[in-house]
Parts: sequence; structure tokens; C-alpha cells
Amino acid sequence: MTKAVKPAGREARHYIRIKERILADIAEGKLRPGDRVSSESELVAAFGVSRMTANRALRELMFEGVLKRSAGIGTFVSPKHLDVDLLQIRNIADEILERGHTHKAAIVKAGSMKADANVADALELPLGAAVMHSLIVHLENDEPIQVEERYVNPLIAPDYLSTDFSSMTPNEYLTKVAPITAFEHVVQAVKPDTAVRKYLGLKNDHPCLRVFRRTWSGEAVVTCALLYYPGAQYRLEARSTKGPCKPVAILGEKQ
Amino acid sequence: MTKAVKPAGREARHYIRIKERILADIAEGKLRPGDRVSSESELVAAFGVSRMTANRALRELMFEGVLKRSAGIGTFVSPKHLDVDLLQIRNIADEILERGHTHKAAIVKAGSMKADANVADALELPLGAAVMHSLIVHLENDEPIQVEERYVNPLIAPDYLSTDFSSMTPNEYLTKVAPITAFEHVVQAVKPDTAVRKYLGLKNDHPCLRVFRRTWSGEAVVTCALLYYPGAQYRLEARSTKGPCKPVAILGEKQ
DNA sequence: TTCCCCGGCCTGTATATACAGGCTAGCCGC
DNA sequence: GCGGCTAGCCTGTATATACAGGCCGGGGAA
Repeated sequence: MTKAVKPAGREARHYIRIKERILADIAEGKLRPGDRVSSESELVAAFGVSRMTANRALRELMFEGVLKRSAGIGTFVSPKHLDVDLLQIRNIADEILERGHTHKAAIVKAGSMKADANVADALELPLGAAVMHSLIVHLENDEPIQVEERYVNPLIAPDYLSTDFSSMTPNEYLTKVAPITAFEHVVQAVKPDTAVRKYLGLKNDHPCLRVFRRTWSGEAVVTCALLYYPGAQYRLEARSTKGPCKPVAILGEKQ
Repeated sequence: MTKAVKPAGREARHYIRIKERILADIAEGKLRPGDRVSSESELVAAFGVSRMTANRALRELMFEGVLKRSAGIGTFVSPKHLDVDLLQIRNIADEILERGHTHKAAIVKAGSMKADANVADALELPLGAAVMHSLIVHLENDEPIQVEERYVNPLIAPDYLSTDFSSMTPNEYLTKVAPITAFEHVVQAVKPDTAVRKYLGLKNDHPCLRVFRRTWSGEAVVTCALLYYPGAQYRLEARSTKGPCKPVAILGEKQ
């Protein structure tokens, strides 16, 4: 009969059907950022549910950042944004999937190299030590949204290069191998170089967000990564939750 | 003792009272991680609300990661949050002084205005409401390093304009008036407009970090600020504390 | 023409009720 | 004593109803 795996019993879950329908419409482009979504009453008519159920579906999508609501006006699709939270490390693949879009990763480079001064410094390894290096372009619905250049400490993750990154992101793999105990994010606005422009399909003067991330496992630096986002289209959010107890970042200026 | 029909306006918001009570109990240590929270029925009795209202309070706290629920067992405080208020927004003046440099603030504008659509939305005030506005350029060793355009909720900080911002930054003043309970940072890379370029002394194509910061005190938005940093020279850092740190707990929730 | 009020739409909130299904303690028969 | 069944508590979900209050456009009054 009912499986223990799936919380059985709630066969109906109409509010989930409504949420899925709206997410699907967004994914297929039927609903675009800024568009008005069906009102609660319209959903009542369309799905044959009560208004409380429609209300719950819309309210939850609002909490999840998908929709924006205002009393007296209506419900609208939130503008496109990357919720790359500076407080925690989110997985870009998950985020894209949560938005109901497809994620692909194009591997441009993957190999071994000797650490130059910058890399050695970042990974806290001696100059010239062997490190692993990968360059991956992440695609959302076949459009490039992130260039990821990563250097990995081979002492921590020796079989990094033999992993299939089209099905598992580097972050996923690395958090499995070595649990993260600390991280650092440095955000800058830059003019991307030719290569990054090419990967992201940007014009010459398009500003770009560059995030430099290092993660530690215990005392060792596991990896550092340079992440490039097309700045005018995507943005980073760091948000504390309302209420007194949640993790927090220190965001400040430094030279 | 059937409850008198209570008119359900937006003023009531019983579910928020319940949430605040639970959060307060956690903050005060009356409820510790792992403890069982009152069941929906108990909350119904204690607060004189309907079960749907108690359900909503608990469900939202679950979404926010504060509580864990399981049918048939009960509702429990999540094991996760150990630190309470690390909430910290660093002060640009302090940072400059820490570097042994001098800090000055040039006040370009300070006055009152009517909220346009963007500002009204950000401060969660009605369109056209009076808000206070200031535009300040921060100088480190007499070089401009930050343009700060700020809008302030006059209901929270009525004497904002009469404060001397050359000796105290807006942030310092505002945190005194209304302790911050939540914040939001949105970071983008942009091409600065003419005015910002002028204040920062930048060339035409110089990329710029734009940080949009909102801070709350309780339920009210206290202030929102647009901060511009010359991107190539300055950067933002977000760092977790090393040692036994929360990011692990956050990531560990996946499994 | 301009201003104001009002009705209609939309979201926000609250209530009373109902049934499904997970979980556990305890009773009862073997 | 042991195992199975059941009563009772708990959450999950859905419904019908109701009032509060923001927003807007149309129509009537000044």
C-alpha cells in the first residue's frame, strides 16, 4: 500500500500541484519576470480548490523568492536573480533546478599544473606544488551564466580529475570528500578578460562580478575558485533571516 | 467559552505573535535545541487561536529552519543555531581607521523627499510617503572610496537629518536608534552613471560594485542604501568564522 | 474640468470543521 | 511473557466563510 519512503496519505496536495504548474510555466517561458500570475480567485476557478489552498501555493512561492505579491495589485514573477548566498555555499545546479530550468556544465579545461605564486598563496601550498585545475562554464537553459575556474588541493581530493563534472558539480564532489569547516568569499566588480567574455558571450564593456571563494576543511585549504557572473543580469544576495538566530556574514570593504 | 468572532484584519497577525513568542523562548534559553515545542492544540489553548493559525506559525518557523516537525511525533527546536547575534555590518569609518588612514565624509545632499515607486517598495512604505534622503561620499586619505545614497524611514529615525554625519556615519546613528534585527545585501557589478563616476573620479568604462543594503528593526525597514565602490580597487569580503562553524551545519542539512 | 467617493478586485488574516495517515503506549488474548 | 491490535495524540491537508484594508477606475458632484 503506502510506502514509508514517501510521506504517504497526503494524496491530494493540491497546493503542490499549483506550485508545480506555476514553476513549469516560468520554466517554459509562458510566464516571464514581471508578468502577472493568476490571482487567488482565478486559481480557485482553474484548479477547483478553495482560496486558502491557492493562497498557500502563492504564499510559499513568495517565500521562496519566485513571486512577489502586493495587496490590491496582484502577484508577479520576481525579477531574475541568482541567490548565490554569500553566507553559505549554495550549489548552482540546485538553484537552477529549483527554478525549473535545465543545468549543463561545459568542461573547458581539466588537468594538473604547478602552482604559481597566486595559487600557492591561496591554497597555502609551497610554490610549484602540483595542484589540480579545472575551467567549467555553467549553462542555464543553454545560456552561460557562470564561469568557474577552480584550483584544488591534491592532498585533500586526489581523485578530483577523474570525476564526471557534467553530472556532479565540483562543489558537490568536494563537500563529500572534505566537509567544509570555513569559507571565504571576496567579491569584486571587474572588466572581464577576453576569455571570460567569450565564455559568457559578453560585450567589451560589460561589467562582471568576480567571486573568489576559498574553502577549508580543518586547517587545510581544500579549494579556491574564481566565479564570474555577468553583472548586469545576475546579482548576489546575502540575507539574514528575520529573527535573532541565523548565520551572518561580515561584509566590509578592504583594499 | 466560545470565542467571540474576532474581526480578522491585518492588525491582528496572531501567527506572528506566536512565532515571536517561540523565537523569544529560544533566545532566552527556555527552549533549547532538541526540545519539544508546544503542539498545535496546545498553542490553540494558550493563545486562543484556531489550529490553522497555530499551524501556520509552526510551519513558517519550520521553513525558516528554526523548527523541525514530524507527523505523529511533534515539533522540535532545530539543533542548528548556536550563535545568536553575530549580526554585523561593518562600519566604513572604523575600517579605514583600522588601516591607519584618515576618514572624511562629504555630504552632497541631505533632505526630505517623497518616495517614488522604487523607494516606497524598498522601505515598505506607501507611494509618495515622506522619506529622508542623503548622499554622502566617503573619503579615505582624501580619496573617494564609497558613494552612499541612503533612504531612511522617518517613522523609525525622525531626527536623522539633524545628525552630524561628518563625525558619525549614518549607520552608526541608525544602529543606535534602532537595533538591526535583519539585513539584506544585493551585490551587482554595474557601469556607474555620470554622477557616481564624478564622485569617485572614475573613467567611463570602469566597473563598479553596487551594494543595495536594507536593514530591519523588528518588522519595519529602517533604511535602504545604495553603496558604490570602485570595483577594481575595492572589494567586499564575506567570511565564515574558522573553527567549529555553522556552514558545516548548513551543508549537512542536505543529507 | 477637476476632485472625491464608491464599488469592485486583490491580498492578508482568522475561524471552525473535517478527514487522512504517522506514531506510540497500553490493553488483551494467547 | 510476547505479539498484535487499538485508542488517542500529533501533523498534513483541504474547505467554506468572513472581515480588514490597499489599490484603481468610473461616475457624479463642485
